[in-house]
Amino acid sequence: MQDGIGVTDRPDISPTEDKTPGSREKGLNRVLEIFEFLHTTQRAIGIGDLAKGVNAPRSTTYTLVRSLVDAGLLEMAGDGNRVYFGKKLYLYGMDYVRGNDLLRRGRQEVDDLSRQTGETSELCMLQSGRYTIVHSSPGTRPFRISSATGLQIPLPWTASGRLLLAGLERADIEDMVSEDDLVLPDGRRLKLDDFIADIATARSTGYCVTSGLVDAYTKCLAAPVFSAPGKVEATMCLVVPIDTSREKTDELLVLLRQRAARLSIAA
Amino acid sequence: MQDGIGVTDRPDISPTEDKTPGSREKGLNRVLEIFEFLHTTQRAIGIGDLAKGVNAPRSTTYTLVRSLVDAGLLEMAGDGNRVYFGKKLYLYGMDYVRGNDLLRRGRQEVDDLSRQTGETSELCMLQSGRYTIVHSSPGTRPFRISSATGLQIPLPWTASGRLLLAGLERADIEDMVSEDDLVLPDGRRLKLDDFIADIATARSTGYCVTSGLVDAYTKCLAAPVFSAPGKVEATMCLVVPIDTSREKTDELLVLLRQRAARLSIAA
DNA sequence: TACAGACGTCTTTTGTAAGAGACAAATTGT
DNA sequence: ACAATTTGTCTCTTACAAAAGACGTCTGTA
Repeated sequence: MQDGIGVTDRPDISPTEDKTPGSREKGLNRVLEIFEFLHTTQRAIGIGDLAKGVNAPRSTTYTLVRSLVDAGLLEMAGDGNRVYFGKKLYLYGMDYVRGNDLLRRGRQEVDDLSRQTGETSELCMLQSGRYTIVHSSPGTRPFRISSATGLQIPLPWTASGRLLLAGLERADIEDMVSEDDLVLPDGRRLKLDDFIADIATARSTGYCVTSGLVDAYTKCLAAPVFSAPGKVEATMCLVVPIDTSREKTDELLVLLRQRAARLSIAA
Repeated sequence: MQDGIGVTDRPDISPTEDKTPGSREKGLNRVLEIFEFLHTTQRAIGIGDLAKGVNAPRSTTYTLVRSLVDAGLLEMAGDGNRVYFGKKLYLYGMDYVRGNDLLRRGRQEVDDLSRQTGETSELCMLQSGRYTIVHSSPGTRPFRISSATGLQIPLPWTASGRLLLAGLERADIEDMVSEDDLVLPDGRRLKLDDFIADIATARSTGYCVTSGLVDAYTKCLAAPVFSAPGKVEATMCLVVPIDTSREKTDELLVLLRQRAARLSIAA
């Protein structure tokens, strides 16, 4: 297994808070790291590798995994010595959906919009300082552009990111966006001031369109979903080919904004 | 603990007081209890009440909740001092679905079957010794009979329960079914031997129909989904009015068994 | 105005869980 | 065939998290 150059970048929420070497770690925190690790690897993994992956002692990992498996939060995968998320997490997740009007209705709107337009559509939210695809519906194009649910991406890379930060103070934005986040996948570097200007623009126009940011072939249209006046709780967005005509884009934008507005009303 | 016998002896879910003789509890276990509690209450709850609910010290509960909220597994509900499941759990749940062919395809089949027949349809699995509704689709009847996703019910109350236990030894079945489980909601008491006989029958016929078990108005048709020859991994079932005609029932049974079989193939 | 109760934050104590390490058994590779 | 790993379980120690409880703040209500 090539565990080379930071294949898994630390789930380190606070920057460079790596603890004193050889110190003990709270069990719960280990568990949280295990979850994050499984979430990024997206596949079942052996317990030994898991211990390495989260940088925890083997014995500790075995104990924790046993607890979690007994509780149903993790499950042993078919072949017998790998673990992955369990049914319980799915059930809790469904509880979350049930208790969350916005998400429930948002998923519906996204699915509908995707069917209506044939384009990939997504519902996005802010999650621990990053842009997160909470639900996505593929669209009907031969090439599927879409990314997976749960994927987390730096805010400056996306149109939605600009809307999600609308209404925040400059200081808050600076806190939330790291230097690395400003470097696009192709190596180009955004200027923080430009990004903040984009946010202001997005805020006043009520939508945002970006071209060729995450990759060179797509354009991203996003519209805000408000939970209260001025408070952007989520965004809906459409991912389309970068050469989509101006007219077509405008047309899609209307549909998108309609649905996003509908989501805002009762929330 | 090498005694394999009491593996599933959860310390009594009933409020009949866990009389822990003034000892400390592991943080992770507290968290697991918090999750179970939220899952059964199905709503946001104040932290103080939560502490009472899981019978944990207030100070401990505050600390744990803070950790979990920071991690995104829980969220503070709108009004500000209640907690419920968080987005992260939803994302992990979606990861589970993605990694689990059976569940992903099962949900689809259930939705389709429900649309096709107009009846309430469910996908069920064994979860820590109980029958669990993993996904359900309402149907189009004026009265909706359905129960919620994630609901857990004693095995003997259901048709699916009889199929899920097919292939197990008598001893295993006895371990899994408590005395209480044999008492139906209306007070009637099943004989364990009858239940075991039902299981054998269900196994050989390849389906199971029960009438008026959970309530007096519904009939439940269930068919097994195999993950390997002889191993029942899940069931699909239909919940219909108890006075559904013999012919109609048979017709539904055919559709149900078709879809359940289709689910079995590739799994 | 005083009271009773819930809320959220701290500080202190001590019971115990996290971790180190040793082990046999199972799985590799040569 | 024989090392070289990896796996899962077990024991023992001590660093530290869970719990108790005190505190100040808000309610509501008597």
